[in-house]
Amino acid sequence: MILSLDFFKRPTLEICPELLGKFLIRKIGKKEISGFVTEAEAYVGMDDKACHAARGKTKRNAVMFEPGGIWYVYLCYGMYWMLNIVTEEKDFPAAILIRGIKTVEKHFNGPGKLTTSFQINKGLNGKSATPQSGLWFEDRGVSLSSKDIKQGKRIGINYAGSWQHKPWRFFISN
DNA sequence: TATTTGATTCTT
DNA sequence: AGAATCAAATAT
Repeated sequence: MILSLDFFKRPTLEICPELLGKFLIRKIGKKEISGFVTEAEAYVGMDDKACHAARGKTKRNAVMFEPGGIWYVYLCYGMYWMLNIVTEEKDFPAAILIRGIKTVEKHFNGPGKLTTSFQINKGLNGKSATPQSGLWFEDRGVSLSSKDIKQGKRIGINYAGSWQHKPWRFFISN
């Protein structure tokens, strides 16, 4: 079952743990790659100093202000694409960074590595998370017990002051 | 117009 | 500990 766009128009911290165990499907031409989400981080609102939208709307983060269900893709450190799914309603800037994916062959840990293997780039920025765009989420009935879901501090945002300590990174244990 | 800086990862 | 490498944000 393909996740509807409405799935993402809800509180980000509610969606983030639910995304674990959901499948990410990437279609490239005739090929299809899929794997389930093992790790994700929430970036919520203008008050969150770690969130790109914290300093107002800019060219880069404009899609975060759009309604939930679209991709926010951008280049970091000049070499790695970050894949985020925008959440919540229009004019509320929030998104979830996908940090880890487990496919049948391989476990990609690290946002840069998974975007490289899924061939994700700027072309998807602002596109909806539907099969038409070639990248979307599916619920394939994998249910995780709450003991498998762990929380921790977000990574790589030491500039964000006290916000770096928020336990908004969700991941699957083992 | 110039400089700084990352939601990273791999090499030394 | 440092490099790779660049667009956008910030400083000048």
